[in-house]
Amino acid sequence: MYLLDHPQAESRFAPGHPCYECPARAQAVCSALDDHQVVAFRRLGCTRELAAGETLCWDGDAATHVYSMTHGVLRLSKLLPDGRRHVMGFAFPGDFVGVTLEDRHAFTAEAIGDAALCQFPRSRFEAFVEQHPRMGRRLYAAAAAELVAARSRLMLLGRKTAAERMASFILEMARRTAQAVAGEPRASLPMSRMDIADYLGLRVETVSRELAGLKAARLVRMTGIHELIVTDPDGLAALAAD
Amino acid sequence: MYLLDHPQAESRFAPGHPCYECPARAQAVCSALDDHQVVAFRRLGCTRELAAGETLCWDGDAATHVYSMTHGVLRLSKLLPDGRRHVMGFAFPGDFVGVTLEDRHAFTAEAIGDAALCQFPRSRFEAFVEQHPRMGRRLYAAAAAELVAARSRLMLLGRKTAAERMASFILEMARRTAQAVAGEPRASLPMSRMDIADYLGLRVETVSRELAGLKAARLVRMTGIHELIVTDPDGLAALAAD
DNA sequence: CGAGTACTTGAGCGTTATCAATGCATGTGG
DNA sequence: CCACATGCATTGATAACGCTCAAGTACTCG
Repeated sequence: MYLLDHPQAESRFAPGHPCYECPARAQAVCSALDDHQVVAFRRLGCTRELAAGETLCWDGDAATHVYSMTHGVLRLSKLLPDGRRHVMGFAFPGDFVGVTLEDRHAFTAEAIGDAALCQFPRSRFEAFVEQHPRMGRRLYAAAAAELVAARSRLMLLGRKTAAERMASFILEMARRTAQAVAGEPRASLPMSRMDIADYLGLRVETVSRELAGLKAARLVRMTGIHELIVTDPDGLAALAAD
Repeated sequence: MYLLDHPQAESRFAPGHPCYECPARAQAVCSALDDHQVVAFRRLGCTRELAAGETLCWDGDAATHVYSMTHGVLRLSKLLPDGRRHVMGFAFPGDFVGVTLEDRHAFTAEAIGDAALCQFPRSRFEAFVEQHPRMGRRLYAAAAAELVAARSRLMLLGRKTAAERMASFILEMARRTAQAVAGEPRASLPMSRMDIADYLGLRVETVSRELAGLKAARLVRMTGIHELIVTDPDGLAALAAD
């Protein structure tokens, strides 16, 4: 067809455009947009790179921007006044950060290792969503997905034992790692043991011990301190208890 | 003005209409609609009454309907395969039940005491939302609010002690009870001690003991087994630790 | 290669769970 | 109207799981 071969039609989303090779495109909120709309959307914001350990925003800061992860992993955490920490979650490539209607951030977001993301001013972002109902629905889907995740974590924190929490966590990470090595599911754990502990409502020492227990039970095999292979997926799932 | 005095304009939302005296109207999702739209909205669904203990829906059931609470309290809970229970939350008048995109319910919903609610087939409800963007935004707000609540509960379950959980819970219930007796905030606890325990990730005995502790510390005074007065709101807030 | 940080392992303890008994309402039948 | 059953709440005694404190090991990075 003539239109598809038209130079302008081709150039609407050309190689060289920052979104062209974006590995997160299919998972991110931009998946609700066609190539033409993505170009317009991208113009609303900018790319931002974070060095390992760098903070994107602080708990309680004015929520002036929203973000869409493209590379790396963020740790989303919150402190009690006396310093006890809880890690609310981790943001992976494709994850949207900023599902809220409040005008302050609900958590501190820090990069684990180097990371990159797209950053959009909230006002412009919200105006864009107003004009693009599919994006609105995609955002509602993101909120609903976060809610599902939060509920499963409520069950984990409220009722599961340390071993069960550890098993559930490894399965969750294996799912997100979403790669297989020699047929066996691999899980990458880019965060520190401390982060895992604060995510699971345990102490570092307990995380270490439970991980050792899983190794001893031959359910997993460590291939590095931040990477393991699930050698017995069924056994691990049975231990995870849901 | 002429139009406001017009008989038809008056009759659009008359006494006698089921929504006319609805005590939840201002808080519920219907608050996104004008009187005219509420009448149309109401026609999509029906009223449903639940006897004490009756189940509205089961965890895993096909999610064919969504609900809006008008009277009473629901307990939203989920079981692990081995029977351990977690109470995900309680639905009070004005609360919307059914923020999700999944086709199965995420929890079992049971009435604590008698309850009543409006019930809408999901397909019709979603079509209506499609036609009424304000309702869509109100629904997104409901999802965002649930997310805020879930996050605060993650911190509670992951990092707080039994005493802190109990204090936080009483403050939450006092907020929702939203009434004062002789200047002192009152909290009604319509649910059983077992429900409270499963909500806070504790055992019944611990709930009983911690409640006794709060009484002994003169932070609260019981006026009945399901009702108390917060005699020292600041002290209780300090104990709640956030 | 050395210093610092992160992780692991060990020993003992404390908070909360578990098990058991009792108290206290509410309802039912004799 | 009382005896009894039933269900929920409270209280007590003991145990266990995960925490705390402490030491030791293995990375990482200048």
